[in-house]
Amino acid sequence: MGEKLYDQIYQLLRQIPVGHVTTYGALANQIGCTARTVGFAMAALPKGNDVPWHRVVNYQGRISPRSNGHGSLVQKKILITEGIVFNADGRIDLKLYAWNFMR
DNA sequence: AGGTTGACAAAGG
DNA sequence: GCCTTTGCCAACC
Repeated sequence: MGEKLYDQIYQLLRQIPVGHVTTYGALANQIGCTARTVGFAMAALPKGNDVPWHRVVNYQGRISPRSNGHGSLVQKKILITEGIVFNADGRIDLKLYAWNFMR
């Protein structure tokens, strides 16, 4: 099978329940690739997908600016809807919301 | 086959 | 806390 790298990333993403997030590095570590690759997979994500891409933030707990532009604002809005609280700096506390894949 | 680009991470200033 | 540099790896030209 050669289902690819990207599908593995999407699979893991679907495991994350509402109210939790993960980082690019954590995903990369689980799959065995690098954070850059995960970011690339997000960019390659098609539109009508069932993947909760909005639950992925960078290691600072901050939403990475996309090349697309305003998309990051949309992501923040969705996260707030799901119950995630942002600090004054526009960051979230990973200690509270980070999802642990190894169980 | 080589060089550039990215929704990154880690370390340093 | 902000910005810069370095390392990383896959996709694209």
